[in-house]
Amino acid sequence: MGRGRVQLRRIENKIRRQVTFSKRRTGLVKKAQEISVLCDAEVALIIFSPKGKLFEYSAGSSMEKILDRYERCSYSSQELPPPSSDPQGNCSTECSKLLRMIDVLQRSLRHLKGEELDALSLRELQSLEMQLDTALKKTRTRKNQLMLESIAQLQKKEKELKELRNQLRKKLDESKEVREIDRTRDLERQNSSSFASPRPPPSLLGGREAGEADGGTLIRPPTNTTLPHWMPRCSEE
Amino acid sequence: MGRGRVQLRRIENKIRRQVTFSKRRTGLVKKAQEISVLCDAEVALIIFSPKGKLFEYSAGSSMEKILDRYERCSYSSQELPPPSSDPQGNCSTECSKLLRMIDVLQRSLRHLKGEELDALSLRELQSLEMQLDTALKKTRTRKNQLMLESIAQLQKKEKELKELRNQLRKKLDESKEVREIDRTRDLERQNSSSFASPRPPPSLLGGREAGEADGGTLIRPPTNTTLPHWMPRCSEE
DNA sequence: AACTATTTATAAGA
DNA sequence: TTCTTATAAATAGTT
Repeated sequence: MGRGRVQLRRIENKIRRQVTFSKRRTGLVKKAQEISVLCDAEVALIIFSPKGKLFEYSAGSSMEKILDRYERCSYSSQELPPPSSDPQGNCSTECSKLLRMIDVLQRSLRHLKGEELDALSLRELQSLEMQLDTALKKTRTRKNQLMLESIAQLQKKEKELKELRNQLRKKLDESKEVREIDRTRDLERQNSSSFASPRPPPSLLGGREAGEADGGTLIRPPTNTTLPHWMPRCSEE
Repeated sequence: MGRGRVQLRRIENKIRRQVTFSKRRTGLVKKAQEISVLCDAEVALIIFSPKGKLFEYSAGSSMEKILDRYERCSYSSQELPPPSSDPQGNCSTECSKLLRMIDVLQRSLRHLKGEELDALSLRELQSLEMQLDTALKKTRTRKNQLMLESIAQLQKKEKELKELRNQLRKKLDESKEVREIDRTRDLERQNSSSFASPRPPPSLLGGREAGEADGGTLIRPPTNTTLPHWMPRCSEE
């Protein structure tokens, strides 16, 4: 549904990808709404853009209810400690404790996100700064580690694929040689006898001639689908 | 897209509804997969049929990871929806929701502190890195602001104190002059009359002679206790 | 953001 | 359910 047939693989052009994302997201949400209305179903849709932005849509019920129901359905969830943990305190007391705790956690969270800093003293700010600095260093270390692992893995894969390619080339060359011999024999036969012989069947692998530019469906590995997005695409070998 | 134009309302015929549900569900899942592959997005799709049967689909990541991420994204910053929202739900349900929320908040907190990073994907790590970087910058900005304010305040105080000191000096000089005059008068009196007069009592302020190096306990303000610890101690005036 | 040539999804029928 | 087909809808490329 568009001017060209869609290739089912990551769109490399950033702009086009963003535009497509936006259009298709709209389409997806519309479809979700339609199935919900037409068929009386509950639908929850969660989408994270490549940049990490969250889009959510729910129909037939609230997102929270659907997710609750999902969890109940999905794994008959293990019971939670609270019901058993505090039989002596009544439940609303329990709840308000939890709410206070949530409050505290949220405040910490906001500070760690660099929000609401006006409430902090200089000493607290310094402590926060150090904490953030440490966390940032740790995060970068871990990221680097992951990237290096990924690179190592890809290099290994590349090596394997090159070997595979070489093997295939070798086989191809052999098959070409055989055909050459066949053809020579045919010609000889044509020359010596007076009737034509049928052509030999083409190779199953397809003939690869020198300088041929093929789509590489067999030889070239489908690395595009496994390459991490942050890796620069190699122009080729 | 079909033989007839679609009416956007519940299909009453049960069979037709079921058929449409099945077809459209397939379509929806396909679209979800496509946007995920084409645009490198993470998608989670949860559908409950009218009969209550659950269908789930996720792309780009596992359902669990996407829902985790969703909760981290959507809970962590927002205000608490639960307290007022659900009076019909029983209390232990309420509590378990709060506990889940606490769980999510604590996980976010740990990540922002640079802990448990192994659970995060490369993409999440990058996002976290950016967030921490932003927070760190904000924190430093705020700290600088506070420091500058503090400096400005101290400079103002310094100025005031200098003025005060000058005033005191002036008074001292005046008092010295007076004493000089007194002494002169005394000497004159001693010279003119023949009996000794008692010495005048020493000044309460103490005499300050030119070139004298005193401890300055009165003149120098007790800044040591109010100076922020990060300020370098000034060698003097 | 709008347009339009196409592809794709799907409603109805079998 | 699955296949087919006529047609509505979505959307890729373009402006």
